[in-house]
Amino acid sequence: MSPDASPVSVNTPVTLREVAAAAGVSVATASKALNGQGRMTAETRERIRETARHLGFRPNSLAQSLLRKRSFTVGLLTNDTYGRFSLPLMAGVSDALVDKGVSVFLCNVEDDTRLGQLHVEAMLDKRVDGIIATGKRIDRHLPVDLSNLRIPVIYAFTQPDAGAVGLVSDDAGGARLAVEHFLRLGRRRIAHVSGPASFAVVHARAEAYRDVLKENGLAVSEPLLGAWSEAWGHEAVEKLFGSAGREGWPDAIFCGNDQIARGVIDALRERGIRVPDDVGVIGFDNWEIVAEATRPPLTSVDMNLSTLGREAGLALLSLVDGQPAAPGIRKLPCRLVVRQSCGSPPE
Amino acid sequence: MSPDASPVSVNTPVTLREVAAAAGVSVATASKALNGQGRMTAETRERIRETARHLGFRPNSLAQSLLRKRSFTVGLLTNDTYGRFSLPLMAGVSDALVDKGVSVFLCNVEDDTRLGQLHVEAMLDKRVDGIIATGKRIDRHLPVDLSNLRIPVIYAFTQPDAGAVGLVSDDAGGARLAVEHFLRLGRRRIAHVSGPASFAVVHARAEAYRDVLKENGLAVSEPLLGAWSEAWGHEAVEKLFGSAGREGWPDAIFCGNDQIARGVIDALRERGIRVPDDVGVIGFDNWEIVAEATRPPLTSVDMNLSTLGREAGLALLSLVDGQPAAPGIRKLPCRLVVRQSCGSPPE
DNA sequence: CGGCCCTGAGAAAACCTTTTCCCAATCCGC
DNA sequence: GCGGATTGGGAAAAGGTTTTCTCAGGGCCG
Repeated sequence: MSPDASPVSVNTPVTLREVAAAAGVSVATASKALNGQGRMTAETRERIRETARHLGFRPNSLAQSLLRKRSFTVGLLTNDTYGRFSLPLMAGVSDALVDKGVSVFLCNVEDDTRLGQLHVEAMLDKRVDGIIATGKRIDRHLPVDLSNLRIPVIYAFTQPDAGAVGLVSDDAGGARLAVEHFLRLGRRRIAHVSGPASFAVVHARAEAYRDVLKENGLAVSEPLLGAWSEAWGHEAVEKLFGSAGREGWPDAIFCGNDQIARGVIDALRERGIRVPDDVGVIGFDNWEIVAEATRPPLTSVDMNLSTLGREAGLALLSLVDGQPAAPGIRKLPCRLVVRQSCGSPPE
Repeated sequence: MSPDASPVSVNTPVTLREVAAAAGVSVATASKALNGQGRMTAETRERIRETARHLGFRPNSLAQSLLRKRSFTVGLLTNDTYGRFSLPLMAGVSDALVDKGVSVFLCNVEDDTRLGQLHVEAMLDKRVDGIIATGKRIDRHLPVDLSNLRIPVIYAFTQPDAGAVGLVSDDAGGARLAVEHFLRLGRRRIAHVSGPASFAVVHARAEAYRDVLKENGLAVSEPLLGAWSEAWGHEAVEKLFGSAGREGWPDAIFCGNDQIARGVIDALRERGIRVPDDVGVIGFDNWEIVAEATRPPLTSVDMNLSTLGREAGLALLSLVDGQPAAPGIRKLPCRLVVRQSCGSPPE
């Protein structure tokens, strides 16, 4: 009577037992038919498969996981509430894992040890195959101890525990990209405005900045360290362009993040200094929503977080599969996204 | 020999069988002891519990789920890649569920039907107890059909399917908060600059804006619709303050989001118009990173997404528990976060 | 024609926990 | 001291799948 004999969504999931019954075989045979295991006539196999398809059979992952001791599930732990860094990373992780049938539990632990403990225990109880730890800065630990977990852990964009596998962006390399881009464009008086000295990346980037300038025989002006904010960008422009005579002004500013760069660009405009004609500006993070709203749109260093996430996902998977991985920190290259805040190279 | 007899992290999880053996009882008794079921001497119960604690026993969720037909797992489906709306919502969901032992699979399906299908099937295979669908705008469906799923679905901040349960922010109410705030401060010539006409929220907010003004016998100027960008904010200021004589200028601007507001504030400053002295500005979304960076910091309508998420989580849970829920869309109130872009009320 | 091997398929254990019955022993009142 | 109720605890099934072992039958070689 039913108008269609196609797979209908019944009220309760169809089990292997039902498939087997419908196909007139045992569950063992049915299982083997669907998994390509065991020996049987091609005809039997196909008949079972057809039955399964028709019934809309989907194996119960819970039962499979229980038996195989693999849940095809991983946990992503973060303390990056706004997801500025975690979400691109998560996208990469998810992308790497989705077609292997692995799903991701996302847990934000804020900076709360108790919450972290709670989430980690929930994950362990759910028998996740592994955990990826990530955060909002690479020189701080998550507020939770993952060091004796009996499941693999990968640290991505957060400080790894000793002896663990960590993936981070190559901040020095990213800074290098920025400064060398300025050089190629003929800029020579390059300033660096960055975040608080308490961040390791601030020093990594500043050092690369110095290195590149020295390698090219150029004067190094001391990086200006402040906050990760627009306001600090304004202040820094004040410092850079306030006192010195025009000839002492920089013709390029490499900023520690996009918000600083935004502040810098706005402050320059307010002073009547043209970007990119008088001064080129490069940001860091390539936070599109900011970089595309600056006037002009901001050239910025992208940390390739999504790639980082994908690599982390793949690394975790190979760890889960029992392949040993060399502990230590692996740095992944950044890339420069060129927009309009640096001008064109001289003809 | 071992220096400590405290629970050590062994290589393989300890099972109930092991606890039972160690305590000299059957698994049945052990199970009942730990769950507070069955009858036994208080002493036996405590001994088993102590054994379990000492061994670091944690029940295998997979086995429990298989039996109880509840996985204590839900899926959060979104197409909001940057998580601007999804993440606060996720935080609320997670917060509502974590201490009930429920974990959340986060899946970003972009706008890709194939990807959506893939993720939904993965979730169903993993036997999630329910799904929360969310997105980046409330008048569009996710690119995936969740209407015949045999598990409960809650739509939060996305367009629900017919007959489903949906939770959204009360945009009209939020707009009302903003305009009434202006009125309380003595502002009378209130303009509205919003996003594209293709968004339902644009109309909802605009209508509330008109209503409040009419209710107060004030002139309604037609809302200016454009884009959700800073650039449009600039343009709108041009339109509002470009031609008319000074006496025709608004003394307040209610903006459709914080980025527009940011553009408006910047454009006003560039024209030498003071905020909040000459013109008050209110944004929408309360995107802190933007609202706090404007000069002055932006008063903005917060959609309480985290509350929305918590409500969605609780609603899903009660659905999972079999409590029927009234289908239809429930609107949750917004709140106004007052910063410095509107000034103080007249004494 | 007999023994051996191969083929196709099923029975059953295993994964880990919960829960329903069931049983033996103890206790109570009479 | 005896019948019945209660108490403390165990055996076993269930949940859905995978995998190993086993087995019956048929073909082939000698």
